[in-house]
Amino acid sequence: MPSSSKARKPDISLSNCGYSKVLDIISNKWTALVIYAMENGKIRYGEVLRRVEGISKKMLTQTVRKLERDGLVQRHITPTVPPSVEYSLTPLGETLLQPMKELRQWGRVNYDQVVESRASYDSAYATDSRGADSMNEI
Amino acid sequence: MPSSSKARKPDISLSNCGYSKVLDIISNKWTALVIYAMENGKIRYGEVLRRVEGISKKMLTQTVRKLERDGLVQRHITPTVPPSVEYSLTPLGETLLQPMKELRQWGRVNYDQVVESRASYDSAYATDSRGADSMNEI
DNA sequence: CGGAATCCTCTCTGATACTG
DNA sequence: CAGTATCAGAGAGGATTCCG
Repeated sequence: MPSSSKARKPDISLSNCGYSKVLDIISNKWTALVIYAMENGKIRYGEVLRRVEGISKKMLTQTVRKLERDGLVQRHITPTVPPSVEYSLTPLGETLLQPMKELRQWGRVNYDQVVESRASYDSAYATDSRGADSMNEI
Repeated sequence: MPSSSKARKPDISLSNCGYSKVLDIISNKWTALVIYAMENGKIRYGEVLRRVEGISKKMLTQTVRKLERDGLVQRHITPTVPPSVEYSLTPLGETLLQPMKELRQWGRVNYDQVVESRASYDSAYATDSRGADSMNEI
């Protein structure tokens, strides 16, 4: 066996990392919010549009299509007039809900610390190129 | 409380969602991989560069700076010649490691199903010969 | 060794308007 | 109601070069 003290080859890569694969699925701006809108069962397109603040029809459609393609969401079409389309999580989609909730929980608990850290970092590395001591804004 | 049968106001928004906040931190392409490089303790800049396959110096610096600003990573400078810089997770960063691992685990277990789903979706909706999709694996 | 600065491309996202 | 189509802007990411 090589007992060389160095010689380490790359062992962390995008293609072998499960986390990166998940990011490929849920790192979009709206994906998580849309999934949350479905966590209590079937919900109509327009209802999601109303419940998820700020999302546009274009982005909702795009998000929901991708989730459907990935097998996380199902589409139920009722060909009435006007048409009614409902969405719900697939069993696979439900399994994703759990780890997502844990990450969400982390955010709820710790995000304030992150915000604080950013503030102190920014004041330490004072982007302020001239005011050497205090903040002489305006 | 209003017992009206409808009238639901948006209750899912980017600003109140802990998950979206976390995405703000770790949804970048390299962030997770860089964090994984540090999960066993202090590691030098160049060592991260070698271990994380495909990352450039620019992206590593950018990623690590953001993590430092967010309070998830610490920088240890040893002013030798040439300089030596080591990085490690902060206690806050370590707490993030856990939920990330669960998501990574989900990816390891379920990503194949997602890939399958994509394939069947694409063949079902086969828009002429437009397979100009994303090829991830090699 | 560990960056910073520059340039450039490509994807994501948003606004707007039209349709079955 | 549930989309589609089109255009435009912002920013993430990459390649290259230079520096203490």
